[in-house]
Amino acid sequence: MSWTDERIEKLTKMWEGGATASQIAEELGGVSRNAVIGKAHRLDLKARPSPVKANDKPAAARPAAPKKVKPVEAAPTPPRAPEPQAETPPAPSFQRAAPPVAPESPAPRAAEPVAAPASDTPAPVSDRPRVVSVGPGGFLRQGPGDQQQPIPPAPPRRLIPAKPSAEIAGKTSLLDLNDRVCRWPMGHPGEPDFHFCGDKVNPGFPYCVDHCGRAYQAQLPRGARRAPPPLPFGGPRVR
DNA sequence: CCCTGATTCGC
DNA sequence: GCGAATCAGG
Repeated sequence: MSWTDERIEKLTKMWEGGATASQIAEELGGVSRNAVIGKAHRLDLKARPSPVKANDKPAAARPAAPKKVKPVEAAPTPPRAPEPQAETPPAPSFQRAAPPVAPESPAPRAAEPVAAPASDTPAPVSDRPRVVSVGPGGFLRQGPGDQQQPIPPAPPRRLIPAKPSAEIAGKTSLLDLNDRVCRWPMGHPGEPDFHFCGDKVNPGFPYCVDHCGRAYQAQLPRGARRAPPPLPFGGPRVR
């Protein structure tokens, strides 16, 4: 594979968007991660947080330099002040696990404090940061002198139990299990009506008397044992 | 071990 | 210019 214009463009976009070299290589196809990194450097695309270079100790001896000695870099890095990186917008993410779906939640209207509950007294307009414009993703750009309001702590929320599905209403659910009720499963996990027997246990056993009869079998004397008949493939479901 | 980016160097 | 091999940190 060669570096066509399109491929270079894709590489550049993804690299600047924060995708890893592996992801870019996979996306482009036909190239290795190393090829992507090499190309990115040749394009002068670097300057991204490197796990290796992030920590540059000034005088840390580098004993392992069997290859060529690289020219001494710039003078000792001055203490890194919070560089104004405000101009870099939240670049599009190319992360794999980023499903861009937000199924049911209504899109928050811009220019309105999203997390402000109705009960809270809204901050006076004069106290709010002056909104200059709405940026991508709905975040609010502020004026140069404006400072981000401290985010008010989330109000305490009352947790209410999730409503059990109708199928298991009145049945013994996993959370209802204790050592006094029979934990014989009824149905199969994942089924909507999966639950547990829930009868009073046979004391000393995890199951009720009935299900103890299913769970335990008396050891028969040697002569009386019979080989169990072969089951059809898959066997019948035992309930 | 896995991952990451950086660097080197033969091609 | 290219990219495998290697290095080095997380």
